[in-house]
Amino acid sequence: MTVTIKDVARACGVHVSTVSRTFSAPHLVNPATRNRVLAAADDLGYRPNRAARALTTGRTFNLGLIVADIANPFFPPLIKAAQAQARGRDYHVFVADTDEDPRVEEELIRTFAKQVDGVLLCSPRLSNRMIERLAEDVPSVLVNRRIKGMPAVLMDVGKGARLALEHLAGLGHRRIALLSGPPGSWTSNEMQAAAAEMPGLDLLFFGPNQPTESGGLAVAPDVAACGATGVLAYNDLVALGLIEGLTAMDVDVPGRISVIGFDDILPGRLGRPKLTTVAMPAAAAGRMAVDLLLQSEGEGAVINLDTDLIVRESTGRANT
Amino acid sequence: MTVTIKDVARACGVHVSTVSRTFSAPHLVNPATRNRVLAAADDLGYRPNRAARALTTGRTFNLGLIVADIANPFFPPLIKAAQAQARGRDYHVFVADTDEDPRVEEELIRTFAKQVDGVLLCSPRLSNRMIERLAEDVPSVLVNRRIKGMPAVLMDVGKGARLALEHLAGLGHRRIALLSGPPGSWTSNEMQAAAAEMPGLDLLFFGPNQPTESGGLAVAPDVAACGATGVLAYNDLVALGLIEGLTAMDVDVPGRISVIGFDDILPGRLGRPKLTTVAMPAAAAGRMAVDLLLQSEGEGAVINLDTDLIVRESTGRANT
DNA sequence: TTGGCTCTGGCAACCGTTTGCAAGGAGGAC
DNA sequence: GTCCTCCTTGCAAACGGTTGCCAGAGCCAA
Repeated sequence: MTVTIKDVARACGVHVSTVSRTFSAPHLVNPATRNRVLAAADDLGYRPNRAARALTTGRTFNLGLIVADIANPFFPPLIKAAQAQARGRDYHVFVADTDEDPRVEEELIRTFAKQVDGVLLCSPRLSNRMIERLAEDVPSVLVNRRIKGMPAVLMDVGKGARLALEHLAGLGHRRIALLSGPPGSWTSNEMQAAAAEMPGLDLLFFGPNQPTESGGLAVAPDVAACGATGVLAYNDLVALGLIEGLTAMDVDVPGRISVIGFDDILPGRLGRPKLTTVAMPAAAAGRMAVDLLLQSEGEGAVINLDTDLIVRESTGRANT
Repeated sequence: MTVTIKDVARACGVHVSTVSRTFSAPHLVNPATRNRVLAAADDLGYRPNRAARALTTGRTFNLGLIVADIANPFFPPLIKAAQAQARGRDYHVFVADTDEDPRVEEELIRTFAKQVDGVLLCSPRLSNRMIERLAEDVPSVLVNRRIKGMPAVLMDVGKGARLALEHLAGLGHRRIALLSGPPGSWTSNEMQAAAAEMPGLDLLFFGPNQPTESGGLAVAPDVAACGATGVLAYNDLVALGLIEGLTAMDVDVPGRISVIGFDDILPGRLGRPKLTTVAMPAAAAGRMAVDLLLQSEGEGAVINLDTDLIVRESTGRANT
């Protein structure tokens, strides 16, 4: 039924090993023979069987990509870029979703461990210790997480937070609410750390919050009540949920409260008010993470991507 | 390094075939032995090698999922649901993105053909003939595409369009613009077909359009100029882009023009004006498509999912 | 002519599992 | 006690490639 290396070999009167070499070590076969083989293979529609190849070589040419939540608009561009990059290198990528559950995350990594050549851990929620342990079983690259000794692609969340807070300060806001994300989030910690170092601000911390609109919706009453006039949210979804909640309570954004998000996802760019947010280079991160994983040299390489504040309509002058 | 079936066999003094059977045909092995094997396997951390298994059985326990654009918020919930469902049946899923390019789509299907047990073709753009031909090489299930003889999960776009147009008509709109999607889109055809049968409406067709915000942005001038007071857009992204463009031209939505989208994606639910739209059960579709693919009986089964109009803020009374 | 070198391609073992076949043992019916 | 079954397990041949090793051919220099 399916055409194998044997059929190709028979078709042009050579041994299977010659066919094999034509594909995996072309320089070892005579150009004339090689062309005959190539022609026959093309003719028969031969495609090497990846499972068989994986069995002997130990390389599957598959990658695993694990994210907390595919439905969070932050991830799709990252996934898309990673997948495209991998495809260009003849790799396929398994995408999996942990539903923000560290246990699922752990199980997923274990499942992937021996079946892929490497995994991309995007915003993992597991502990450092656990990740280090799991990474012993499979080459891993972190995205938005920093663990000593492990390769990672980071986005400069600290800078983003500083820019955001400076922007708020510049508009006259002093009392500012900081909505953190889920437990275990590196991004959330970075934001908090950066914020804590900003002088002259009166910071209020709320969290942990679900990194979704419902998370934002849920804290809206607290935020409205705390007297803050500016808010820095864990991500755009939280920011949008918050605005939703505030608006429902007749608290105008940005009239009474200014809100800044993180990620620059599509929903924030549409509708009204358009979100002021910190742009995160998700696609670039996906691309570079794949590269990092595949080149494997530069073991502990860490790439730091730039972030930028995009001012839109959800922030305005403080009117105290 | 990695622990194989052999190690487990040695560890409890049985033959490899017994270990194999413990996992793939438990009823064929004595409960006592089975337990010893299970214990040893667990102890050593044994995980069957999928590549090896695939080689002998011909089943990879992998699925392919091909979508036009991962970054279109319509797809992630579908992908997420499909992936979760597959995982529950011990399948992994390769996600791939065609970037709306039929050639990439074809190549992707060919590449997957022999490496997966089946593919999900979500809103494919290829011709019927081509899809039928490719489907000979690999079990396929269509999502949002109807081809005779092939299993499919459809969403009732016709009903959605009718509801939407009736809603507009009920608000007094008579002259209505219909923004179609990309060429090759079944959904787009269904919409048009349903619309064409609605009596008493003055329909204007615009298209094909890119199924993105830019697509909507781009037709905004034409829509504003054509005198329509109601619009049915190919999807929410187009609708949101259109609103964006109209607003920029000082055409109020829904004040002067009412807009209805399709999909009920997140961005439409946030911001202002919130989109009136036809809700599409994307997650259910992903789940059912996987089931359809895996049960494989009921060869040409077609599942028809219901759609519903969700009235929000982008539609209002016609004021002529 | 001979020895040695380089190219090329065949041979066969191996990767980790599955599975048809057969053998051995236990147990039941007679 | 014998025969027949059923249950359990071992044996070995696949599955489709890859790769180390070896041999023959062709070439060159001495």
